[in-house]
Amino acid sequence: MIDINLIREKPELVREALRKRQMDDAPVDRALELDLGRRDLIKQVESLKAERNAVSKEIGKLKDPAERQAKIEAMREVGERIAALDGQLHEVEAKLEALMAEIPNLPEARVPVGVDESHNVVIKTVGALPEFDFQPKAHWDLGPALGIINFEQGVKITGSRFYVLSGAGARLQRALIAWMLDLHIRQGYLEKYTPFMVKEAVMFGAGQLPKFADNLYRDHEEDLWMVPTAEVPLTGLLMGEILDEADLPLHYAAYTPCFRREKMSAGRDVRGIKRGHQFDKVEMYKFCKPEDSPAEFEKMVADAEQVCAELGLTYRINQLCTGDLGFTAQITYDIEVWAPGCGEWLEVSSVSNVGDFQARRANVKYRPADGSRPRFVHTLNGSGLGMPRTLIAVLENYQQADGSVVVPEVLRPWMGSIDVIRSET
RNA sequence: GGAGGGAUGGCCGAGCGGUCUAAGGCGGCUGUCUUGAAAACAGCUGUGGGGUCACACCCACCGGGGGUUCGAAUCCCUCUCCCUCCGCCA
Repeated sequence: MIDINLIREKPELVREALRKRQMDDAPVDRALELDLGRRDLIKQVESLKAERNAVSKEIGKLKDPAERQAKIEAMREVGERIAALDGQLHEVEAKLEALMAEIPNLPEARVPVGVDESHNVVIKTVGALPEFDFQPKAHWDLGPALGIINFEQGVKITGSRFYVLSGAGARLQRALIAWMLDLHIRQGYLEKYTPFMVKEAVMFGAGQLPKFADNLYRDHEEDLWMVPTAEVPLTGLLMGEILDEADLPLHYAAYTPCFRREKMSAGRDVRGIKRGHQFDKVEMYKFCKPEDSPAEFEKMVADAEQVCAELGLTYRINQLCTGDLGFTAQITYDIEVWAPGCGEWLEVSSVSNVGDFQARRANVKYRPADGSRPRFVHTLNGSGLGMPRTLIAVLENYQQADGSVVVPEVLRPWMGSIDVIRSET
């Protein structure tokens, strides 16, 4: 949620920001109009309430029955006017709130302006594209050949786009998750294990609702929504709280499965495990003071890079342009790793500074040490990393001519005696 | 799933239709005293909204929502959560 006061005071700035996102700026006019109506109604209804409060207090003290009765009747009338105006006010507020809830975050000034992903900017590439003296296979060939990815079983028990990991494949993914979490702990994050289902209010707070309801799975009978990313429950942890300045920053890391209903086009990303309705991810998340968020952002990007680097993967950082930014983000860097088998850069991480956008929705504040009034915190999130794609990259980069896969050094503590994944393992 | 009991400020806890402007205690802040500290004493100590150049002032909030009433922390309905007991369960 952006600040209604910002729209009121600097409407042009908001208009410009929305245009950069390829959006119509009509919501600005509508918000201004509703805000004006809202304040007008508040003035009316509150002055009536002040009158009623004062007179009701008098009534309590009045002895003369006639005088008392006259005032009661007068106030009954005032009460009716209050009820009518309150009704109008609620209506206007609901409209304004609904409108504000669908306005995306404003891009930072330094974000490159662009229409769509074709205008994203590669900031740096680390490592060289690996060379093979044989034709590297894609994971959808490697995995089944090694018996570690089974597409048929996933389809059998759940449906299209689901798969089963087996043996060393399942173990390799578990190793990645455990190793990543341990790395983030060393980087200063506190590990969290959260519910994988949350209430609607938490989905709203994290910015998933109401706009992206189509992409979420939910329980039909209860107010339970399956998380599309750990960012959601982590945002919710501090919902409605006022922290002390000394508590900040808070750095959290969490592993969760992620559930996304997104409708996927038939021709795109259909092969392999790159995109599914369920995937695992290790997430980094921060709550910090507003003035600290730019530095925290750079640090989080570096933390995600370290994961790629220690895995020995070639990666690049891609800055999203204004037209490609997510709903809640004011700046985002995607990290992509090279997958030599399928021959493409795979997005394994997306790191965003959300500013106070989620903090406003979830109402997370902190009280400055000088005792001044509470301010919204800033939040940041970043994958560290997304699982199936990291798994793809490991399999495709570490494959050998005979179809076996060498286990990266850092993962070996979790792989038992398996240093090389072969078809018989 | 069944039966009962609860939810009040940062914390504990009173209040059960008008003087609640929410008692009292604890904690915190400021001041007096002190070389300093402690103790004692005095004052202050929530959030959001409206309003104002800034004040003043006004409105709302006693778990959430709705209702009754001139007036609700207090009465009614409903939801959520917590506790106790029974049942079921990894």
